[in-house]
Amino acid sequence: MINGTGPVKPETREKVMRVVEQEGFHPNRLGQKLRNSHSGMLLVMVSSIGNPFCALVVCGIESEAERRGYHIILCNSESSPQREAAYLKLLHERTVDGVITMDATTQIDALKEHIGHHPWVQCGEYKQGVAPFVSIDNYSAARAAVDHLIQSGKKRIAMISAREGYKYAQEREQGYLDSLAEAGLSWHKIVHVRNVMSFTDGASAYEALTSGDEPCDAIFGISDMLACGALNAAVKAGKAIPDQLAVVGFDGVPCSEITVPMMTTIQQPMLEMGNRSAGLLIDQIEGKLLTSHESELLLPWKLVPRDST
Amino acid sequence: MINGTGPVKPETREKVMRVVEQEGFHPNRLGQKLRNSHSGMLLVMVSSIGNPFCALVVCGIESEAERRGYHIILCNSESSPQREAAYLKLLHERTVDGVITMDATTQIDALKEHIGHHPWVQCGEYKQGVAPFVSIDNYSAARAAVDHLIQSGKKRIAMISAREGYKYAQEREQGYLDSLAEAGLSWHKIVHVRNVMSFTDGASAYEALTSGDEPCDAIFGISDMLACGALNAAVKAGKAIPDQLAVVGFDGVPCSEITVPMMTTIQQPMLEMGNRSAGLLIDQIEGKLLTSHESELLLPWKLVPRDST
DNA sequence: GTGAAAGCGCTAACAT
DNA sequence: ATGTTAGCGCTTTCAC
Repeated sequence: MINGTGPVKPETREKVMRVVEQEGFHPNRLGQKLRNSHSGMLLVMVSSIGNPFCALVVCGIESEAERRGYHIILCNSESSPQREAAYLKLLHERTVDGVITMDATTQIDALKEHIGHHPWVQCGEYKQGVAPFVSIDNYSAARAAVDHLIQSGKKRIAMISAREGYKYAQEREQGYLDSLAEAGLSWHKIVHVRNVMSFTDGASAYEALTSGDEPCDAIFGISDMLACGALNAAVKAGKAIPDQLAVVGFDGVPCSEITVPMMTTIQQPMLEMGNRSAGLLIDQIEGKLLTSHESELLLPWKLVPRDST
Repeated sequence: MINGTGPVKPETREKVMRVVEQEGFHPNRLGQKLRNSHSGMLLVMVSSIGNPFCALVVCGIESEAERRGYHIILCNSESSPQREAAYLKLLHERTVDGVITMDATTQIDALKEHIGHHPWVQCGEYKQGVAPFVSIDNYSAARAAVDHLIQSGKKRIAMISAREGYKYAQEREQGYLDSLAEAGLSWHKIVHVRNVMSFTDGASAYEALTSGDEPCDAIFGISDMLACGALNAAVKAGKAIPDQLAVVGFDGVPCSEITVPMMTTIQQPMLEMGNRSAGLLIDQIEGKLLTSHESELLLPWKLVPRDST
């Protein structure tokens, strides 16, 4: 036995010695994987790892994956359906055991088509009933952000959102509208921009929002980048922050901390979202049965009040 | 033949039909890989993908890898030698065909130990003669940054650098010192901080640099993050930028664009560094013989003058 | 020009 | 408690 009882010891020792002495033995994982039909790989699909939000979720994924003995293959889909399809083939070709999608730009149904019944976790953007997911309650987070602005006395609160109809964007817009309505504020305005990750789109949105005859006195950005862009444009224009214009962002990525003044934002638990996504996926792969209660996770977010409000 | 000549056609057609009809055939890559002893995987080792510089280089790596039919496995080493060693085992276990290291925090020699003769490209931080590398000429880039400051009339130019003795940091420090010396400026001061990716370390460095009786009138930061932190601290303190204090960063990551005023920086060609690293690695894997001229690349950088100088 | 067979390195099941 | 064998799915070689 391996724990050294019986007369086997000398031989066991000899083997161990050989291995240690030669210092040259490494099992070929390819053979192992083929035999066990288990690749030990997770596909992580993001639109671009250059997006800090994605990068931090990926950090979380990687650490949990490593803890449980898996490695991750990274796919920058660039939101291209072709690239996505190409990478998803890895599931059928048994190169990966499962996939975590974070790519908000795609149709979930199209993904489902390619993924079939392979293990899958949706992270961030999701559709209920299609596959397990890990996200936050975007609606209530948006409400908290807007309520925070309302409580500070703002009356004309605008929003910068995404042109594409992502579910998360719709939920945040709905939260925005409902909070205004509940507070009896009839003034509302949503500017839709092309690129959620662009500072300049945020700056342009600011221009659009303040050029009219009824400029807003607060902006809720659907992402920190957008909000940063708007905030900086306002600072450049000489606006007093937060008196003349208050700004709230969304995500809690590092750039929210480097504006002057520092930006209030909704902090998403990015690392934990990554951890939990990986955990859920590996559970699926390893055949653990999960209730929908265990596999449909909305993690807590946090309003981080700073100097822009 | 596959191009449809001869009497084979009907059978070929039948086969193709079957495959297409069933729509269910996907070759098992595990078998393929085992047979060909070629994993088609590249290991990409970064200290953390949360670092935007790394993330953008990884984008470049991924796109070139994909173009040439490879996939990438991501390792966040967190600069831990244990984690690095664990991931490098993938080389011996034939899970990956080669590795690109971007982790400046480690001893290159320790890496060499684990990597042995496996295909390897050093990206960013490198040691000549150990393995092919892709980087920039840090010395001349630093000189350009400091010369730019000198030309704008600054006399007391300080530098924020890394506490750890990375090669790239030493080269940039040397460039800084030589430019000052050549301009006949005897005043010099280098503050060494712990974390090159930290805004707050940049801010603290600013405090240290301006609290004395001889405050500096310009700062050269070894990274954009550090320079951002210093710039923002200066703005908060009410300094006139660039008249009272000019700032130059290094890297050209997005955060350099969102300061107010926008920050002058040295732009590294991150995407291309990634592309070339992947290309070099795949060439090695595929047995292409390269001269040192082809495999030791110092790519062009660019000084991007903006409003902080 | 097509089909059968061997073997990549591993592990599970079997026989000793 | 050890040794042997078969087969994971593929490709390359060899015989037809």
